[in-house]
Amino acid sequence: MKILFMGTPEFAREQLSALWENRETYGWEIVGAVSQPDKPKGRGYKMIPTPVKTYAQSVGIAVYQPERVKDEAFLALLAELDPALIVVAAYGKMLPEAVLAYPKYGCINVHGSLLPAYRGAAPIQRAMMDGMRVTGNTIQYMAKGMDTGDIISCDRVEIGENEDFGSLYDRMGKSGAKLLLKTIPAIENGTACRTAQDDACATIAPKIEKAECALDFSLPAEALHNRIRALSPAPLAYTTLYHQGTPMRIKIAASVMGDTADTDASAVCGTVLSLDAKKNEIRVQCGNGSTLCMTAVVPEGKGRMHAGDFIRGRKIAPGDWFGD
RNA sequence: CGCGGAGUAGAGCAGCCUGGUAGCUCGUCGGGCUCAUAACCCGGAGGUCAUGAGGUUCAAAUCCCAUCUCCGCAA
Repeated sequence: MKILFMGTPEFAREQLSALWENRETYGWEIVGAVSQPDKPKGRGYKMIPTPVKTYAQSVGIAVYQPERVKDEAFLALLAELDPALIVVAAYGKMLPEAVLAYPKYGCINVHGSLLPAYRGAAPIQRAMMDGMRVTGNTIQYMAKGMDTGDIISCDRVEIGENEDFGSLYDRMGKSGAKLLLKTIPAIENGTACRTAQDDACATIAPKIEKAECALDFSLPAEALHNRIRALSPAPLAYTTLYHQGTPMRIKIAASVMGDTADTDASAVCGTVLSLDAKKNEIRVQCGNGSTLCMTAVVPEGKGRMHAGDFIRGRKIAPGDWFGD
């Protein structure tokens, strides 16, 4: 069976490599990998290839990076490659109906949430930010709307209490790939299920905005903790640290819930209550009488470091405070 | 050439402006105290100060030049 893959980031690369490595077992022919065009990004506006492109090239899969998938040129490419199935994972563009209708077995999509929850661009981060304990991948037949297609299969992935997005993202990608390997044969031999989504239960997971990365210490520690780990290792939650009155922009890479018994009711939210370089903790007053221990930070111009190192090097002390 | 920060001991930092003994908080090693300890006391090892047989100087971590690497912002 001819399969065309479409995807862009690391999550998608995980799916593609699973397809590639098992192509002989299942008799698949990967006819191409479609990925977003390279764009000047990062420091100095260097062109950064997408993970899917890098992988595809390394194993010799043809790479296509159309600016638009809605024009004739892309349909012509489809006709040329003639895939029986299109597998999409975090491609980053909506596909027109003409494309969805082309393959014999349809277009399927690996989505990083248990649909109909968290439809959209950032399902994994949003689930973590909401403090969910369980999420999963869903494979759906793509439909016109955003992640509204009929469900074929899904898996279940538990979210650790102190796990961060990077770790969960990695596990989700691998789990999704396993699911994909089970699902495609079922589609091919006609035993796949097809269940419509209940739109009434749908929720949206929009992409992460910059403004959401700012920490508001009047929130309860749990909300802050969920936000910090959902944004780690990128783009990272940030705040301002006032050290001896001098402001310094700082990102928070990791945290754990603090001891609630030992809070200072009179302390303003954001105040550093105590530090322990050995335990690697900067304990901060948060809303509702809760406290949060920051365990890893990224000071401006520096890389990620343990809170203990930061305390030792910068001589952070109780009375310093976080806020804006 | 988008803007900016940074490279000093295993980690995190200071010193640089106003050149002249390599410093701080830890870690590590050895010893001591203690029922005991991540606590405390004493002692030690560990650094071509990113690179350049560069420039200036009697003398460069420090001033000047070039290169490399890392990072933040902006996209």
